[in-house]
Amino acid sequence: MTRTNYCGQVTKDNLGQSVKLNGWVQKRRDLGGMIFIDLRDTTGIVQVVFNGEVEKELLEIAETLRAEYVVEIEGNVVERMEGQVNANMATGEIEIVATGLKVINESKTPAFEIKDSLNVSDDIRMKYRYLDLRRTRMQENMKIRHNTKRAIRNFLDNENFIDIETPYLTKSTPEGARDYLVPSRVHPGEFFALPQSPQLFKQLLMGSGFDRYYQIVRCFRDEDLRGDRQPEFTQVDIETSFLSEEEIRQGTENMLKHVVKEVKGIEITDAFPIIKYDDAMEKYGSDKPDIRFEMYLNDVSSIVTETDFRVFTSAVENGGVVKGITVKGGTDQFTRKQIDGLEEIAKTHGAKGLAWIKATDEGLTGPISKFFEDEALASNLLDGMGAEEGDLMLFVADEAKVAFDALGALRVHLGKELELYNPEELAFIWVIDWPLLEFDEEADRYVAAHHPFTRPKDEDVDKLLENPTEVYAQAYDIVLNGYEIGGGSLRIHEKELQSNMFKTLGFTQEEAEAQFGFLLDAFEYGFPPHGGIALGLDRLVMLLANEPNIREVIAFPKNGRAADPLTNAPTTVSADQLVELSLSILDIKKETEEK
RNA sequence: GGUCCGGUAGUUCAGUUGGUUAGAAUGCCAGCCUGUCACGCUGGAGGUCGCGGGUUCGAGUCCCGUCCGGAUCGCCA
Repeated sequence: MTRTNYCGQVTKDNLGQSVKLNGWVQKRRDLGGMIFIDLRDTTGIVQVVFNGEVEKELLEIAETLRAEYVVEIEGNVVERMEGQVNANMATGEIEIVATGLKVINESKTPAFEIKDSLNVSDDIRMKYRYLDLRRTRMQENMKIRHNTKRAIRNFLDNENFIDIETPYLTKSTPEGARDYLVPSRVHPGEFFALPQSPQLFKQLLMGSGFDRYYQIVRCFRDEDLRGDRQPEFTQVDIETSFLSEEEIRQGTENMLKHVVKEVKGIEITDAFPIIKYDDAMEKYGSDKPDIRFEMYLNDVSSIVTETDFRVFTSAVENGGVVKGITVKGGTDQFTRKQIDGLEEIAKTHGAKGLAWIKATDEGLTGPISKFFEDEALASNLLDGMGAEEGDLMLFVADEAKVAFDALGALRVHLGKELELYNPEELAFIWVIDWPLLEFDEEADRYVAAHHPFTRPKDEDVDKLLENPTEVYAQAYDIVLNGYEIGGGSLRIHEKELQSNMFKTLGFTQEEAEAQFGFLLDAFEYGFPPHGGIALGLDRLVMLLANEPNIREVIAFPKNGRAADPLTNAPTTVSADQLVELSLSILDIKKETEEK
């Protein structure tokens, strides 16, 4: 006889039946003459009873059970008597009275208990990831991930997209993130790069006439990690031909609504709000605004220039701005010491300091309130900040970018700390009209805000060579709860425009040819207008699962130092392997010391 | 790469001004227990205080170095 039922799916419908279950011992409660076992499999937990009066020999075997033993149990499904029902358990109204027990495999005591309310370091969890994944929460997360992928596939399938695989062994490009390199044995001294995204291949597929492509694909970036960044991550990669920016956004929006409905059972009927990049920066201090709460940034530059406060006036004189956020009711919530803590956050984002004023029943207070003694001025400030009695106002005076960054970061910090939003809410927003380029001071050249294949706004094409920073792009990001979960654009499909783009980015003609000649060539053979989007699957699933970190929705993630504590990868390789690849390892540290 | 925080029992942590035998909870082991579901009661085992060096009569505690973990900034077209 094989397994008849899954643990979590035994219900009152099975009353009186004889069942056979497989699973892991979650917990043994030994009462002497009788023993209770919580039996767990991927569907849930059911209670098994061993009664010494009925089955004495079974009880003796049950006494030897320990946590995480794998067992086979035969028994009868019975209704629990009144007072014995466990309302916290899905199967709490029934239990299995054991008539048979077989230990299939024993288990050492795990380093941590297999339970959801776990308090153990990520390091230990990852070393024993196979145990960690046994926990209900992790099982659920993997199922949410699966359901998300299925919903995406189903949706795109219905919209006539086709899934095409692109190479993992591909060409290294100097632009953008650092590549993971793979040495070629056949070509000594030469390297493949693992793709940061299938960007160029999916564009070429449009040139091949496939019209609608998608791929749920692994991508690789050799950069430092974050809670929402892993060196390998999964992207929902989409590309279409002949569609407008609006049509692509609408299709993506429909897909995300379908996913949210399938995975969370939530129907989003309203259109996702749309905000221009410049407005997002002005209003939220961020290009990925969390719109679940207000606390907008206010520009008070014109008001504060009326004061004698040098920090404010000189910032504006030097072409900067004075911006502020208002913390509703913050007067009582924040001590001076706590405000110092907020200032530290502002400083890590480049601000030189954080000025503050409290609006109290005795008027404005705080170290800089003396500059606002004039009643009309104080009133203007309150108006400009949308503040009233009881509110705390925080200001940063600096160049616009610094003020945005610092206050944007403070806003996010305060929103979380003060619980200004419902953590269950899913708030999507489109950020559109991105600048095409940014000037990188360090590299002393223009760099692409998205990537070098992004299409400029038609009306800005003429400015590409003369005034690059004034050019806007036909690009869009989709943001969810303050996380960038995807970005896309219309692409360039003409050789001349693409060449001008490379020129603006500082490529010589030769460099452009060497790196991207195949794309420029392809553009000369009847290339269609096209565009698409790439969504970060890990981040999307993280938010759908309401997890704080993408590691919680990846089965085998890397740790903060881009290593895997489970397998100990990466490791050194044998000298033979290196010889085969024509590689030698430089001991850079040693060489530096020798010099 | 920078800055900050941490590393003490299997796990999560406490450990005062440097001072006798390094504690708690939980887990683990043993005994008792027939309605538990955080079972209960009694007892027990369990420590290279990350590692190396230094100061000191004496270091878990102070100093230096180093390794590891975490947060954050840079970085992530």
